[in-house]
Amino acid sequence: MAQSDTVDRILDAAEELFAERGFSETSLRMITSKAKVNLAAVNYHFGSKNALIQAVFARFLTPFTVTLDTAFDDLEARCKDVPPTLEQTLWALTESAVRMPQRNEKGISIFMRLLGLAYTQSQGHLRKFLEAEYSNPFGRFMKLLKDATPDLSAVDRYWRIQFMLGATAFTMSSSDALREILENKLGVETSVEEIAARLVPFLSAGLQAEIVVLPPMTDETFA
Amino acid sequence: MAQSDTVDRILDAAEELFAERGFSETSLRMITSKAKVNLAAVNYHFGSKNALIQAVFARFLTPFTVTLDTAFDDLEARCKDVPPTLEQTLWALTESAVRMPQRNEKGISIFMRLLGLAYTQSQGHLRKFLEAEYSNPFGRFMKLLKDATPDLSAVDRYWRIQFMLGATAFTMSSSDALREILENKLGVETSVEEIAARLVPFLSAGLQAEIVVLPPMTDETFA
DNA sequence: TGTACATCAGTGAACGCGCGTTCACTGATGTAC
DNA sequence: TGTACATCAGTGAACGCGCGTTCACTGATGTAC
Repeated sequence: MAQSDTVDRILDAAEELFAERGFSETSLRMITSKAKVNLAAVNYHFGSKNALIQAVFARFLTPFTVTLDTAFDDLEARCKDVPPTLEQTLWALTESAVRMPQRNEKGISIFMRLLGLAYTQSQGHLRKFLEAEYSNPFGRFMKLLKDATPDLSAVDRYWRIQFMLGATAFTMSSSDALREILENKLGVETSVEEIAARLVPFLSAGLQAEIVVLPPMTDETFA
Repeated sequence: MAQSDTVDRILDAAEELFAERGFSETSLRMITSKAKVNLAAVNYHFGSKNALIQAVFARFLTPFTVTLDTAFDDLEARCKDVPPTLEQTLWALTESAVRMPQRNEKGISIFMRLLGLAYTQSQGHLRKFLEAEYSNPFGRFMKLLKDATPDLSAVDRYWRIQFMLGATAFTMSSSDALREILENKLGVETSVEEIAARLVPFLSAGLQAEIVVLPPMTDETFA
């Protein structure tokens, strides 16, 4: 066994099981037996289960944010002076996600599913870790979105960005199941790239939807 | 103590804790101590923790689907012959959610957060339960969406509905946190009704976005 | 070149703990005769 | 009206189990002299 290929085996198994079942629902015993590694090795190499969770995220988020940063550099270099459009920004993001070096063919959907779980499962330590480590590229993305939607008020933009994140994380986090349903129902196969390609126009249209004056919801809404 | 107000106390506590922390992360001991009730009472009244989870869902989903069914009846009665528009259908849905008789002021956000968790956390028993009990009103909603978007292909509609569900469930499931962030950052307070009012145009625009021919993602995408 | 020691990846077994569930039991209320 | 029994909500304590973590240990490799 080469030097600490154990570490990678643990990360591979943990990544897959976390994506499949969530964090609390995955025990160290499941991980170590899938990785064919001693139970104590997790605490030996990572220190704790929480630190393992963070390491799983770091392993794919760090290269992703590097790729993303370059993509944003390219984008801004090409669009001298004028801010990149919303579509261009979203494409740069999905491009980076899709093209990122993958460990296996399930790479992207695991990646997205983990992000969805991070957002959804109340793992306080994880939220703090992600904020501490990755607030920069996230902030840059937000800045680009802001410049691409100058007509939106800050509040409207805030909510619409949440809607976007929701649609993306949620869909991708159950993309395997959704693809399977679609194949059974309509006999159509779908790649993650195609989902992304369908998602971008949806998000873009939503983000740029006409602003409705609030509050629209009264007894007379349907009158 | 009136006859089996214990049952309601358990349901109240469970609902709140599940919404706050998720299912696996909430123990029966937390629930019973919050409800000021004996630990064994959960298994006495419900039989198991899983059955309690289902009972929590049934308590708000059953009245909701009744309200929703009526709302759809009204809508179809008002739109004789022509199918209701997408906006009308979405409004009927959010109306029903917002107007549903609430046990307390946190009613809707708990409701939405639980729905988000149900979708996200891999609770096989819960998915089966929801499919068995509530497939009818869900199917009716789908039918209305279909009639309101006749130009979409089945595949496009399928994915866009997933995006909608994602944006909704995801946002609502963390709506408390998101509202708090917004208040700290911009000093703006937001009600669940306002979130819904912002969500509808976003979803509606996304669902009706122009169809893009696939596959659009090549090396030349940015050229 | 040989010996003593240090370092480090990995191991096997056990630790204490909180979990969901079970079970024998209580005590109040209703019912039959 | 009184007694015997049934029903039922609720209880207290314990059950076995799987969990994350710890600890003393092994055995291979590198380093100093």
